[in-house]
Amino acid sequence: MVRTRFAPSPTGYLHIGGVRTALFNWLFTRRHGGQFILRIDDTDQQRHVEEALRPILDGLRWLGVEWDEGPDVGGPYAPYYQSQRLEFYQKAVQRLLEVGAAYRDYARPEEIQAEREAAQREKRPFVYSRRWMAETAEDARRFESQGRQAVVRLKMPREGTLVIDDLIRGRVEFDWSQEQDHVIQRADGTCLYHLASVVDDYEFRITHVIRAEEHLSNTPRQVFIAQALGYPLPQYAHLPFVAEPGSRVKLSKRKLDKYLKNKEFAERVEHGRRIAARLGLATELEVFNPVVVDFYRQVGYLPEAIVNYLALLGWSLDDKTEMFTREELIRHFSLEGVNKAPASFDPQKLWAFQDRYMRAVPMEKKIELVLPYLEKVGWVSAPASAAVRQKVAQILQAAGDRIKTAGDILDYGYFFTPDDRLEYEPGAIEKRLRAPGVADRLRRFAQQLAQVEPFEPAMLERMMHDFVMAEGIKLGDIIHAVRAAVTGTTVGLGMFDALAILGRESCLARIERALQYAV
RNA sequence: GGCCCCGUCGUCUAGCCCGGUCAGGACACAGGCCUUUCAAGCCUGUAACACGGGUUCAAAUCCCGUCGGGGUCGCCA
Repeated sequence: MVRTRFAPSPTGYLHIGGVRTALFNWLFTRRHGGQFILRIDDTDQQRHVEEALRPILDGLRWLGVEWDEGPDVGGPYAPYYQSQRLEFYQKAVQRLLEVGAAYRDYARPEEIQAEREAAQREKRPFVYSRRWMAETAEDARRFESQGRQAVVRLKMPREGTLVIDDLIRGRVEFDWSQEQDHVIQRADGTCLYHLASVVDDYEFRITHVIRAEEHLSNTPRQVFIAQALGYPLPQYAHLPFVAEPGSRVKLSKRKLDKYLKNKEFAERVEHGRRIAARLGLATELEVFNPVVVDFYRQVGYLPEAIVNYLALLGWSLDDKTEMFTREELIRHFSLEGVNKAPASFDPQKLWAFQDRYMRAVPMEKKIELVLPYLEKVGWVSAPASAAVRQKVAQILQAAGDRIKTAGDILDYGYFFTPDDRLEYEPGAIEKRLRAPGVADRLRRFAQQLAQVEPFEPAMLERMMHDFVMAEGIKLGDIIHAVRAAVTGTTVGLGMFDALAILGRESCLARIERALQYAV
């Protein structure tokens, strides 16, 4: 039975690299019909864990990465919070002490630091002298009488090598002499990550530890702990990390301003912020950040698109298949298909997937996707009426693939604004209305518009063509002015669709109102 | 600095293990067509085996070295 885990710290947000790790664990597990466990690594935190955990759990669920055991769902090995598992760790520490794989150390932090610096000065690798290691009760008493407190350190081997067969990287060799006597328990009895992680992996019966590459160097000490405790070793698989756009450096939430120099990245951020600003959300990069999954949720990306993109970040099936349903991903995923080199996060490619997925969304679902956005900005009232839904459907239909994320519906505010409150973009006025002859032409056009029957796209188009012929002008000479007058913008969906959706009355009122800007 | 990992178009990648197709696909980019704007669509194009040595009739692929990038060396996780 395959059992894997994802072990986030409650940091308050779900990092894009973290989701990728979670996703690969999940895919691997589902592929093998196993169980995926969510464990919360909160040994360091005390308060606000719930609050800091929520965005992570919500984000995973939103993407459909469901866990079989863990917070909210429980499970046979509960609790799944490390902060609640201290007794397991302490028991393990006791055992390590008994078998001689760990020792009580009475060194003061500054004494260790001094040794470390001395080693550095002499350009030799740091190896702790074990001067304050208590081997007997006698030693312990002596150190304690000096007012010292004990931590527990691993008594690592100082010679020989360790070979790990990593499922992704293959055979990796480590020299024990490079390893330090890591602290596993503090003076106050609390335990540290490596110990906790190994104990839980055992207690939870984890068979495959699939995690990011930065843990590869940590593996020897974890293997040491596991072996000393007599645990069977899990299989290890170290994933390449997700790198910055156009670089090989690990993606980081804090370096966003640097990524913004990348044009494609900046475009996507700009798009997201436009929507967030309309929603009245905070748009500072600290909270609204494309390295964080919530960014995509708020902008209205589709979870399937993100999953598909993320799956291909470091994994591939073959030389051509790019579109995968969730089921296909599960069917085909394998660790052998995972690449070794880091993969740069490319928001533009994610965007391309979003585009493809959005096209495939049926109208009914698209309406559901978009309605919450319209409600949030107050353009439509909460339980949308049939008439509103009808109108939204018309807009979506006419907009077609122009609406790439659910939040893009907010570009079409002019369909919901009262005629006398329509806002005109300065550029629209400048470019399309303030041209000689526009006013008169618009007036004559309005007269025609008043009589079109039925007021539908095809008929409107015919009328427009007749108008152009009669005036002896080109289509472009009138249509841009009409667009500006009726929508207040210079871009948007097909003019005849827009007119039809707005209806005769609105169109006439808006043209009338726009005449004040025209010459 | 020690140790470990990695290195194919700008980006994601296929090919590498089992040497032999103009090194294939996708995103992005450029040009063109279409066009009422935008978006899309269609066509075309630019673009990579990090470098240097071997081995071989033949090397992205095997061997050695160099360089480059990254990770890790905590009483963080």
